[in-house]
Amino acid sequence: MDRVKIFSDYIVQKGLKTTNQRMVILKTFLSSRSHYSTEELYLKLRKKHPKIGYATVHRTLKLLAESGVAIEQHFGDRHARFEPVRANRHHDHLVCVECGLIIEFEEPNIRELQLQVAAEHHFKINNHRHELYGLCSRCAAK
Amino acid sequence: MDRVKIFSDYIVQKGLKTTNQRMVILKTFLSSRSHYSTEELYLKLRKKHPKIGYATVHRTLKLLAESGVAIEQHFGDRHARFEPVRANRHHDHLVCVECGLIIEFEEPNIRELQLQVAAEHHFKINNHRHELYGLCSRCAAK
DNA sequence: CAAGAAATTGAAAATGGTTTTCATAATCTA
DNA sequence: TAGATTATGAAAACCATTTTCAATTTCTTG
Ligand SMILES: [Mn+2]
Ligand SMILES: [Mn+2]
Ligand SMILES: [Zn+2]
Ligand SMILES: [Zn+2]
Repeated sequence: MDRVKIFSDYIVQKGLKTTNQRMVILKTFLSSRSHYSTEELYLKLRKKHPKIGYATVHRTLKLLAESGVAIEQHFGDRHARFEPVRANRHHDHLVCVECGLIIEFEEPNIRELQLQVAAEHHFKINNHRHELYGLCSRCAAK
Repeated sequence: MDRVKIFSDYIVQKGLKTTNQRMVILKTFLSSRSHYSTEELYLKLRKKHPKIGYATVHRTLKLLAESGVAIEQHFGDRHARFEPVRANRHHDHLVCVECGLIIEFEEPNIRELQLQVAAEHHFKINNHRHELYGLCSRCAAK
């Protein structure tokens, strides 16, 4: 289903209101590269929408995550990052500690093993975090 | 090698000083259950060493991580946690989002796949984070 | 369409874990 | 043992995030 619709439906179902800010933030968020921090998205939005507030951007990103349209990620540094949930299955990340490059990867066998581990401990997985930190090829070459 | 010695050597090699606080903190850290936040360790230490400062505990934990005696972990909530590095290979974590229980697990096949993914992207792994969040068996039963 | 109730916004302040500052104390070299 | 250097503890600073609050916008009702 269209992600704008998912969000709209969530808004309605929760008794919240559809505002211009929310729609602008959602569209900008969806139409750009992933892994935005609140500040990055705020700065980008401000170019076309100078009156939008930082708090609104942050609140909306949280709301996007709540509605299932976005996922909140935490890569080492201190700020949260958000990325659109995509139709294809979950993925994990390689994070370059030198230049900040983020590479996504998908490895079904890892998913398999995670489920196996969880089963062994009678543990019910809601979500997971799996990041490999190090140097991308470019930075390693330096 | 003894972890106290590893730390002492690191201290000397860096031109730092061996202090009572550092030794007390190190020993308390090593002799207790893992995954301490700064505050938890600070509160525990204060019982026997009321004059020790929060900043010193925090600085020492950072130093322990630097020296390779401890690893800094970040599980969802906002504070860093530290655990002693153990002789046996690295391990990952199941984190119960309900009661905070942390279960450790080790899965060589996952390690294998991580290396394979890194190789595919010509990526040099320094460290990684791998946590499965959800409900432990006790909490799931409720 | 207009009015009122309820939610939202933006700016500023508050929060809270972490980090820094700085005067005093402890360590260590010579 | 003195002098140089690092460490400590209390308090302040930091800074991403969250909350507050008066003004604004949305949306339901009549
Ligand atoms: Mn991603
Ligand atoms: Mn552990
Ligand atoms: Zn890089
Ligand atoms: Zn539990």
